[in-house]
Amino acid sequence: MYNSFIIKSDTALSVQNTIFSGQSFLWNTCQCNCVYFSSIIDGVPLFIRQISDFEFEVNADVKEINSTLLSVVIRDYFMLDIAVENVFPEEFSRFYPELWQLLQKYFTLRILKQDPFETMISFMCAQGIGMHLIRQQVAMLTKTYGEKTTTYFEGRNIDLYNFPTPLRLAEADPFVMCRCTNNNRARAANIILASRNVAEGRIDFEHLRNREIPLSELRIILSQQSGIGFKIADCIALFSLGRLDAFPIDTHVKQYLRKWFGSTTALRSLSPATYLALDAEARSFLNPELAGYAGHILFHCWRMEVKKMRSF
DNA sequence: CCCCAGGCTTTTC
DNA sequence: GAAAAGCATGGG
Repeated sequence: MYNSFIIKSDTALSVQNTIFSGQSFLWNTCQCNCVYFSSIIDGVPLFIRQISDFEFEVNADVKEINSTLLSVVIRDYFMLDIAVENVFPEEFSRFYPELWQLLQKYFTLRILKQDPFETMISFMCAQGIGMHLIRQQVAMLTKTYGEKTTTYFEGRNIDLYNFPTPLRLAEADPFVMCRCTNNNRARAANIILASRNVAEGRIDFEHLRNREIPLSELRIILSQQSGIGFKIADCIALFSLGRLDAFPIDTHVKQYLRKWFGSTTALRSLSPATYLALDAEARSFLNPELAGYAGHILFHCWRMEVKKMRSF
């Protein structure tokens, strides 16, 4: 029932978890051929594993989707047309030779192009808490409100949950949802309100995909939503709207801007003004059009090499 | 006990 | 305006 397809890339690949969904699981870098990556893309359950530095094996129900279309979907999902080794400016290696060496093993990292609504809700759960709590929240949201798909693959039953629709979350009881949001009532209320705004068209992600919209304007539009600031707005732009120029600044980014690039601005508290100042600084030594992609490589490298976080 | 974790909102100076 | 407090929980 499941057929497998090989998706090839002209550059080496690895995936870092850019999402916290209950459907999507982490691949660390340099862990080929051992971890499955299961997801639901366009409503179709997929099982993916890396079989070499350059190839993914994708398993999907062929009755649901044909292989040619699947190949296109996967290419888009992993953004295989982006050559990761070119995201840093030419002179970067000369200015930061030690850092450049440290970064080498992270150039296989891929950013996934994810669903905007799922990305918005997931990052709304990611405020000032650890990764495991973030993943727990999103997993509970999908399990409580998502549609269950049970599928048999390689000898066992696997339950996957579609990420809940905007309408489903819009109609949720805040007291019930509260259990999914780390008991944070304000967060649950914000998620319900944001879901309602998406369901009723006041937030239109298809419109926001328009590349003509300047990043600064996109950031303003999204951050008008209660519970979304500049950082989450940039995350939505980078991870789901194809805006590789968006450069989300969180506590880790602030730390490496201080340590690796000597930013004194990074000593100040992360107010909106500080955020914009750091954003401008980062663009001065990164390629502005791909600042977010470069930033994500730096982010991952910082957490692994300096903070010594061994998992997510 | 402390501080920190993929922040944002509200309050206070 | 720019800091601090409050939100919530878990781990070091």
